[in-house]
Amino acid sequence: MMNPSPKAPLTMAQLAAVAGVSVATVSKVINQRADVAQATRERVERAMAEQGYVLNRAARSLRKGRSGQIDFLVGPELNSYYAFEILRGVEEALLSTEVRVVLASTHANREREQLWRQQLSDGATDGAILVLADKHSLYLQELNRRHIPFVVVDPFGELGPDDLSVSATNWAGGRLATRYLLSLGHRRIAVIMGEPSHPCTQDRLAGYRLALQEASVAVDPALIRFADFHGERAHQEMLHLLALPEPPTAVFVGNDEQCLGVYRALHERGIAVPDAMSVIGFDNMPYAEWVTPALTTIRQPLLEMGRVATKMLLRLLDGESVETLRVELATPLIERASCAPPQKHP
Amino acid sequence: MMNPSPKAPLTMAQLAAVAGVSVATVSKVINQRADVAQATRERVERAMAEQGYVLNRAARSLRKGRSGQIDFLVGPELNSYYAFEILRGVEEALLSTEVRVVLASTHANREREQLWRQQLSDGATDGAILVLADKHSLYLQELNRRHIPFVVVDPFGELGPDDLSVSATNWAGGRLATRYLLSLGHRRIAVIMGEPSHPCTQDRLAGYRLALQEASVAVDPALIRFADFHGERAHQEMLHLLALPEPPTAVFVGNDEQCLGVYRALHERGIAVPDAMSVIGFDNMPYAEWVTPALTTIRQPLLEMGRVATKMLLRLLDGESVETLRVELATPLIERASCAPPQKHP
DNA sequence: CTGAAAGCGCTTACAG
DNA sequence: CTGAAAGCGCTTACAG
Repeated sequence: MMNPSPKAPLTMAQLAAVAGVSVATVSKVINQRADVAQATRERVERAMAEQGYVLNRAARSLRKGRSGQIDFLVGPELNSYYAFEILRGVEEALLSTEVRVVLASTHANREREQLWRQQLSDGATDGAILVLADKHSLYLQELNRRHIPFVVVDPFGELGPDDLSVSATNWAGGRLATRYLLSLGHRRIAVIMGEPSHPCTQDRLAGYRLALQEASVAVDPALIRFADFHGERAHQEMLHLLALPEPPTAVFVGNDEQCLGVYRALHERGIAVPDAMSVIGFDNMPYAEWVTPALTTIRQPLLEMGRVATKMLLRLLDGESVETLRVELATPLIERASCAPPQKHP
Repeated sequence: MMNPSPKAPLTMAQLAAVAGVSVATVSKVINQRADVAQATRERVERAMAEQGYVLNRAARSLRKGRSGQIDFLVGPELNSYYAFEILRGVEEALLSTEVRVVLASTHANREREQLWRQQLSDGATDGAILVLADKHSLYLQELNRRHIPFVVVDPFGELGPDDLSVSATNWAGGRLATRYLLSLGHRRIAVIMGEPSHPCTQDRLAGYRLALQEASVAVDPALIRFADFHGERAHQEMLHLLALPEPPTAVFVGNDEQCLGVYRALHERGIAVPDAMSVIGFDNMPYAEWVTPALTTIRQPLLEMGRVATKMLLRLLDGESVETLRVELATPLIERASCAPPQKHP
């Protein structure tokens, strides 16, 4: 009688009985069909609210052939901060829907990936967000085979001609960083990039080259170094750059984590940042603001990338079309304290 | 004929036809029931492998009244690195099962939390991992009402007497950090803790007090400072400590992020780490190794916390009992370069 | 506008 | 040991 939220959820049949209608009618109300009298609709809605009725997902899913769930799959090498920021964005886009995200990271595990590919036919996945995948990724191929829509965030390599993706404007970011250093008066600007195979590396480097070219500064191959996305290798590469006959006065670095390795190398050699060396990173990790000196960097809009990718996916799931296959989100410059004009030679 | 993985997944009825048995028999094989002849079992298994048969989740879920899914719910204020490390642990524990994790973070959003509580009766959630919850959390109460099992990771406050939780040994970690500083010869050891309301703060502080007491060092209330878990406030508090008539020679800090604020304050005052001030953090974030000087810290086993919590949850879901209600995982000392014996006074 | 009926793909007593 | 049948909670033609 006064049991607004009973322990055992009501079934639709029970709810129908309470409202004095048939299950078909309840279903129509819930599915917003037009062929229900206004008065009936209201009665059903009142009953639903009073009883705290919630639709059983499994039943709907079985009947509709849709699970109302999407998978979130990250390449295993991805750092946790990255992954969760993107995931927050996914969740944000899902806030106004009834779609849920299932985490299905592959854990660098072949077997697991195999399992996941199989599971794809269990009907629990309507679509997927893939982080760091390319057209050679097995699960991406499987999604294609099964005609399950997906969007790739920050593709790790080439995609198929019809595959959707969302990434940062790596090219523009590279150009922006380099222009900024040029604007401060630097002419010998080095880069220490991340994994050479990752497209973001190629793109940022292209932006760097273009900026130099636009400023009529010759590109010196000796100033272009590749590493991975971690501190160690960046540290080595910075030491290498400092040992050059004519060392740079500024470095554009592949990501913020690498900047910590660069800072260390400079500290070891007694070179002050930003007075004797300007450093600019990429990402804008939470600690970038708090390292000393505070790191000037290019912001990578991770949360937004997740959000936009998910909105695209939702459109696909609704059978709508998506205008832009490849979306790139802006990468603004975050000016802090690690860049300054080059020192005048004494 | 030679179609080992058709686009449209087979139904069990189709598979049964291929194998020349009834659906009931196929189901029995899949559910590992004993009452199937060995030869029949093998025939069915062969057919499943050949056809790449995968069970439909919705159908099983509807029939069994279990979804095979758990929810992962994080307090909105949680930093992304934390959250995903725990989530990786969850996933690791799920690797050998068919259970999937659904992300259901509440996003600091009242409405969303309300929605989530409702959804709890849609049958899609068999259990939950809650990060940073306490007995006042609405969803925790809802889980209890519905008798849906859950485990809390890093509880934010008190829990009910029967609620399960997994956390780090904050108390032992606090003692370990303090003992380490004592062993280096420090006697004026300050603490800059995180949120005073968080249990981990209380526990670490208790460990600190005990260590001092064990070493017969008087606790000086002026050396105990509270902040939040970020750089800014820690920076302020460090400046405050430095302005004391008799400043500390070492600080034990609430987490690594705060340490960056502390480093900054010390840098601003020209105080060298570790020569003139020892700093020890908590967490062991990825950057701890690469800040300069490399940060000595107490490791918080986030991934393991997620893994252990999930294993406990899986036991509950299997109807087994769990011996230990409150699990605490070890917090080892990671020695790096930010601590040293105190300077001799000139 | 309303509702009886079939059926989504499974599992589980139950009869044989 | 095997399988026919009922039913989990919904949605959707379809008849009225």
